[in-house]
Amino acid sequence: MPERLSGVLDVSVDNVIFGFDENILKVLVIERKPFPDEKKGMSAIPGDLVYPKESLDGAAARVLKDLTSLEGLFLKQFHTFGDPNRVKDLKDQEWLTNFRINPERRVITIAYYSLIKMDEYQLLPSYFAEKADWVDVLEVPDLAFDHNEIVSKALEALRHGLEVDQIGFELLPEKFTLTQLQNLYEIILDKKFDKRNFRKNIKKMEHVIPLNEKQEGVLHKPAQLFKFEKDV
Amino acid sequence: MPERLSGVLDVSVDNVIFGFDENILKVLVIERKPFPDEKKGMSAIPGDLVYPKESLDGAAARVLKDLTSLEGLFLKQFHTFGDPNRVKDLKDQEWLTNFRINPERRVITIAYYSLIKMDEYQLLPSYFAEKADWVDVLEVPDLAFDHNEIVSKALEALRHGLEVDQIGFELLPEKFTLTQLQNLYEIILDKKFDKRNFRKNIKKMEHVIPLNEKQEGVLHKPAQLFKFEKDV
DNA sequence: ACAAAAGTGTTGGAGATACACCCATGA
DNA sequence: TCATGGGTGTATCTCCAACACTTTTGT
Repeated sequence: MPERLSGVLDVSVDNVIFGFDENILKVLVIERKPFPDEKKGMSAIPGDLVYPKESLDGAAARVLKDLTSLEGLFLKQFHTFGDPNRVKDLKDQEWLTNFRINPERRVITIAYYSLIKMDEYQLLPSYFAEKADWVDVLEVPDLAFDHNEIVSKALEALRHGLEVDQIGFELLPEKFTLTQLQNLYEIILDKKFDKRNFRKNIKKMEHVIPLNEKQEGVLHKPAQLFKFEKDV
Repeated sequence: MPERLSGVLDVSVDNVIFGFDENILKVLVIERKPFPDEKKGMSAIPGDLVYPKESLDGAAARVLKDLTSLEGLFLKQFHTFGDPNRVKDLKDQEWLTNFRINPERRVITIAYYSLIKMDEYQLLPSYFAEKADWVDVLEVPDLAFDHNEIVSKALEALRHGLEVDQIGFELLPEKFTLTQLQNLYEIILDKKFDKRNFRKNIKKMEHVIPLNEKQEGVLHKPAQLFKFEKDV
């Protein structure tokens, strides 16, 4: 029988953070602090090792808060990645050598995705990220470890959540127009909707509430604003 | 900053194994080997620590094979459980003390569910299970750790898979009748279907293929048999 | 001939889809 | 007054739900 794994691996959480801005679905990518001989830190998804007394959801929320200073955001575990060869790239190995106590140790990571309203926060530098950038989800660069795979599975999970759990409002500002909402659906699901039919469906949703306010400063007929009310 | 978790936890997989028999959805529950002062081993879901070089899917498949000697079964990761207080029951702590090298160590577990055709296999005693039993999913006894929660989440995942991915055939014999199939859907989804409408829907599925065979030995009109063909 | 489950079509209603024009605003 | 996106209703079609009787076999 092969030796059992006992205390020879690390557990992390990684967090694919989605934002929606000007009709582009974006993902938050951090640039890791470079190790001494490295010119430029590699890009990655934010994540960290789990603390000894911390729940997994708690660790994911902490990573999110360190980076955005926001709490209470939508956060969902969607898959755990634990391939024994997750770290095959040489640069990743070097980085681990510089920043982890046990760099050779196998790491499994529990992946979450979260949704943030991009107008509501400022990115912060955090102790694990040199800087953070939003990138178009269709143009994600090469990322560390298996993070590209994680992003693509997160996107699938997001699509699913949008269709079945109507989580799209988490990505919009407090007050939004129906056109913004429709754009969000079209971009995430990569599908066109008929404007009139789309609006008919939205008007069936009881938790989408029209406000007595209109857009301002636009050079066309201003749109009615709506808000999303949880727990009707 | 709290100390980071590095090598102070274990990772396991747990596997909720579903079978379908005579119109009952069953779950495989093992009785753990009792520790020295214990009369009767506690019941649990099969699982094991992950080996150092083994993928997570591989570990789940291994647990399944040890118990059933079957390979290639349907197997799906559905959630990772990592509450720091997963092991709160005294008996669970004692059991760990007797069977784990580092019993006090926090364990996170990646949960899978799998589907087996109950007529195709024999349960085997395995090194981690004194014996294994099928229990009605509606009458699952108290299980070790957080295994009751794991079973109930597995059932949700199964329902979802049945509705969206048509995985139900994995639970039926190679040759089955439409009534068996309908029973399976009704029991898992806890919902009644109209016989004619149900059959209309099934006949739209290209991978459900009628055979030139009928039931035998039944004391009523024998039903047409069908098979399920993957990858049409 | 009887008991038991198998097998089979039609209709009405709800919900989805397709489609085109007028409106309010700022420049 | 023009350019820009906002906003609205109806006809058709497709899909789903409801519903009951005849058939085949073994005893």
